[in-house]
Amino acid sequence: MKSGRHIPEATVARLPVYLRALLEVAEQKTATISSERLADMAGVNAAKVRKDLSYLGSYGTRGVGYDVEYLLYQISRRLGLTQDWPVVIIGIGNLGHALANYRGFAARGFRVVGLFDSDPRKVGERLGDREVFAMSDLVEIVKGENVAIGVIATPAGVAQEVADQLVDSGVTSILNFAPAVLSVPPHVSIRKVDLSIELQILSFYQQRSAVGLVGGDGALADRTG
Amino acid sequence: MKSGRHIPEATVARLPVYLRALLEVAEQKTATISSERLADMAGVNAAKVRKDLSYLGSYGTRGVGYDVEYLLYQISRRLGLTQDWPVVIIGIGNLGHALANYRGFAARGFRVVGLFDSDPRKVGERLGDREVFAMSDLVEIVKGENVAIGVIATPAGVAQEVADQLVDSGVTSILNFAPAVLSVPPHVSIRKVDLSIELQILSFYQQRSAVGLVGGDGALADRTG
DNA sequence: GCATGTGAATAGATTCACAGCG
DNA sequence: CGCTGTGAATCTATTCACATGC
Repeated sequence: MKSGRHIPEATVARLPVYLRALLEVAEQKTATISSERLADMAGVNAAKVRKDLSYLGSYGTRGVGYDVEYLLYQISRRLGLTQDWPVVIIGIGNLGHALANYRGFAARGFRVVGLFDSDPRKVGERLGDREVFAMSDLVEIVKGENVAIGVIATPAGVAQEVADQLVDSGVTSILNFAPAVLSVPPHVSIRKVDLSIELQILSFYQQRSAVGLVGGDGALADRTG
Repeated sequence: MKSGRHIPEATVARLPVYLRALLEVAEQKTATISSERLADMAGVNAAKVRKDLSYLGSYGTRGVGYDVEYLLYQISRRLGLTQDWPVVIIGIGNLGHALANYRGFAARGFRVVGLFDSDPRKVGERLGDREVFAMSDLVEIVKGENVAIGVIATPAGVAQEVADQLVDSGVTSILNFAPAVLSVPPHVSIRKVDLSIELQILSFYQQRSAVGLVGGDGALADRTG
């Protein structure tokens, strides 16, 4: 009984997790699911699931749970996954390679329609049934295929330049794997994935517990210099 | 004048970003930096930078800014990056390949000491100067090299099993790239990176703006069925 | 004078707890 | 009776705004 505007960001970030869980459940021909079971599968608690889903609308049945198929459809729709999204990937190094072949993209309707690299030695290279294009072909493909989403998998040094090119060619959403902060105009959405940052965060917590055990310097050795 | 316990999680997640910015600044032989400039480089606002840094201690000088080298050292220390961390990678498919060769890891002191795969055809394969081991060798290497951090880059179906093996062999931090929710004992930290979830989040915002433009179904076509 | 450091104010997210309803 | 949906309470994070001190 809501479904109005403004789904909180934190909720949006969890919808794909629910979606994945529901797809798994759907395969087992289970017709309905409780918030508690869904919570378990998604690794969150049941109250959060219920509140999250309530932002989409009142799609559950009290005393019963949620209809799996119906909820799947509603989440897909809200996430914009009932259409498919052509994407381009820029930077075909190790990571770009992996992304180009990543089956999880296609599985959710993300269709890779162009691989690009500025290195002339990589241009023309074939990757399965796809070919690597030169950056000069970017505009044509983005416009021709109506590409809204671009993935940056280049070294950090050229990432901003590439982002600019993507924006100029008409892309309005960017997923950035380069370890660099990018600036884009306000009408463009951007998200980043930084592999080494994640490890550093783990290192922080790992170190914290280790310091506790060893009785290490803690706050003692601070400053004074 | 604090530096006590409990650095907020959100702050911890930004420290690596500040670190990166500071490394960049340090190369240019700039001795001090203001919260405002650091904020710019990190893509956040200045108040946040100051509050974040205040959790580490009072390392700035009023009227001047922060000493770049000193701040670098303090952040590195808190993140546990003054030591190096041996890591193992499980699952040497496209993504595992990319991770094994990712230079950003080594640059922050993460040393890949073991690549593992359960596929006998991959075992023995060489990847630069490293070799792919069988899963049966996992315990030996984790114990022998004192590995605390494991990276899972397998398909979702085997990720939980692999996590269990990592935990059993003594790993206490896990970075999970498999699209699956993993459960681990409370003494183990876990973080996930899900490539397709990030695209789905972009898709949500992309779709939202598109719906606005087209005047699409919005909340109208809800339920009633 | 100028930029930090931080209480206070605000905003956002999570959790609680229970009324509401199939 | 059981499970959803949601206000209210709580917790966490961000931002403001200014006193503080080099």
